[in-house]
Amino acid sequence: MNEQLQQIIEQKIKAYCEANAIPLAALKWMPIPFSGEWGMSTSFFQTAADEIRAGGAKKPVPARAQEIADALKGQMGGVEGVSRVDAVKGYLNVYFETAAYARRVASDAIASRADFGRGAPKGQRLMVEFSQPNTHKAFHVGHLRSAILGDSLARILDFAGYDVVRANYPGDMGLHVIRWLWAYMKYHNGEEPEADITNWMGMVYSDATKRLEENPELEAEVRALYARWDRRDPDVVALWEKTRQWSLVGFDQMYDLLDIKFHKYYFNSEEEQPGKEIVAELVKRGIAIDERPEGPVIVKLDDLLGNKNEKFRVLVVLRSDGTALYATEDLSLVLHKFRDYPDMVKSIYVVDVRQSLHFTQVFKTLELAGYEDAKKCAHVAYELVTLPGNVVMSSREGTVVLLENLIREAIERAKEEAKKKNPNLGEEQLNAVAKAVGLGALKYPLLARENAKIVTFDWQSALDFNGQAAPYIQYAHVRCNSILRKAGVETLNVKRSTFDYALDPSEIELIEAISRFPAEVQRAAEEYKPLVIASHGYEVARTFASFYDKCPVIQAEENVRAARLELVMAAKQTMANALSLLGIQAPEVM
RNA sequence: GCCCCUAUAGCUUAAUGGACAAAGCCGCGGCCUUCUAAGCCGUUAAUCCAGGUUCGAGUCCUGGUAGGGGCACCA
Repeated sequence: MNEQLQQIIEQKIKAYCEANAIPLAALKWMPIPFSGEWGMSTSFFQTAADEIRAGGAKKPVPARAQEIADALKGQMGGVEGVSRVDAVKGYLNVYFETAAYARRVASDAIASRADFGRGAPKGQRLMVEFSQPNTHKAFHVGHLRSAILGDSLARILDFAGYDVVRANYPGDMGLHVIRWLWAYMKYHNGEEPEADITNWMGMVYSDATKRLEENPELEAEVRALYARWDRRDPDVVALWEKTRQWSLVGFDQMYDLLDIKFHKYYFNSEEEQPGKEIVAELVKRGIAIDERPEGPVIVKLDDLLGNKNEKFRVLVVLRSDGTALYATEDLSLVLHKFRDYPDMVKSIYVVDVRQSLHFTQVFKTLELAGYEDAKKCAHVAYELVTLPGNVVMSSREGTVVLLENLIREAIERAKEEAKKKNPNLGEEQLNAVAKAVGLGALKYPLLARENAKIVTFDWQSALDFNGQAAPYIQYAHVRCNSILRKAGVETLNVKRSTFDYALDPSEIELIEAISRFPAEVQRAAEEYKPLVIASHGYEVARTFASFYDKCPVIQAEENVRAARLELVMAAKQTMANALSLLGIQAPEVM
């Protein structure tokens, strides 16, 4: 945003240092800690340290840094857009002209609208695979994090300038599916899903596990059914196809509600055969060892890499009976993705942290086999959502909060709240607000957290609409809208203001927060961290709330009013864009 | 045994190696005849321990302590 200014200043610094034989270290610019003015700052500690180490002046580093800063301050006269320059504690602080800076930030945000903060197209494609639900099972809160995190990540990467392919990889075959089919045929034959499809699918699955626990001898029937599947018995295949579809429809309903979209579906059932072929290839090339029939087909990664410590360990790529494992299918999936999109620069897997070793092994195995694309694969690991007391949600243990119930509850609670807060809302508006607020409150805590940290789910905080939460940002957005509506300028066409008055500190902080948004988008994309956006969106809302309290807009005198209207528009746009990157709606009223 | 992750205020969480560690919740005290009080303002309180690297460490390295996770035919 201040690149031009930065270059001019850097030129001056370099020229001076060259002329005086000072070994200037790389310049890095940072914001000045808030002082009621905007500016940028750089320090000379590194330069001073280098100089002293090289046998220059014998004095403490901070003192020498301050000397350099002082000298440079004298060189900075007359730069357009710079109001003053300070040398303090070894830092050179360059302050911007207030009015000019405010004008630029506000008009930027307003002119760019929904594209404010969008990065220039990078011309690079990448894939984000996320969600990976199992068919024939319930969808619970534990599954929500991958869906929410992956969706937000995809939105952020897209906004940052990448071409993003959103991929899903449902687990549609495996022992759990066979168990489900067995229970369905035996105890639920002919039944159809109820309204909450995934809940019902989960119910049949728990029935299966319960019956098998009570009567372990029934496992023989399950194995027999698995054999029929392996033979592709038409009746079994037909039932699988039909019931699998139920799950997929159920997932679609959930994704619809959550506003999550996919471009591409991969299914593990489709990777089974190609996976086996890859394993055969690995055996032929001496990377995998076939111990069948006594043992499985394995890849001894540490041996192949010559590691002393067990780090990569052994990857089992095929069962001793020749059937496929997830590893078998994951090997194939890597290649499948790059066949579909050969130009991808990165293939990202948003999967929980417990599978870190698994993905390390899969990618490393392919790398050893010479598949260069494997190096472009990255596992973005996230921690689990647990229940209070560090209880892991498990369908089998019955320790789950079913997603459909949670969503219903959140929206219901939001509706109650909205009715209380704003009795003037019509029925249609009320429902829309309830959905936006309820879902936002649900998503935000999953995003406003370091990926690698556990989220403890409890109803109380999930349904708490106060404080650092999505509704706070949404509310700030609504207040912006309200001001603009009353001022009659929803159109975003307002006379450009000069910002030629003494800005309130809250205005300065708000402009500062708005101006940082584009850089935060890039950082979030680089680090794969929606948290960055969640925090910054909140920061914008917080500074706006303070501004709202201190600075009357509509009643201000004309010049100030025009400026503040621009600020409100810019703030509204920034919050709307931030929320959108989190997959959260920005309502116009609440 | 080996590998990975985590440790900041009473609680939940922030902080590109840079200036005084920042919020929310809870508690206490203020603020609605003024653009929606789902709000604002004030207030107490923290970097697990010991070394090291660095001009400078919550951040990087080593070793501990505590918690969690993963390690051959589960996903």
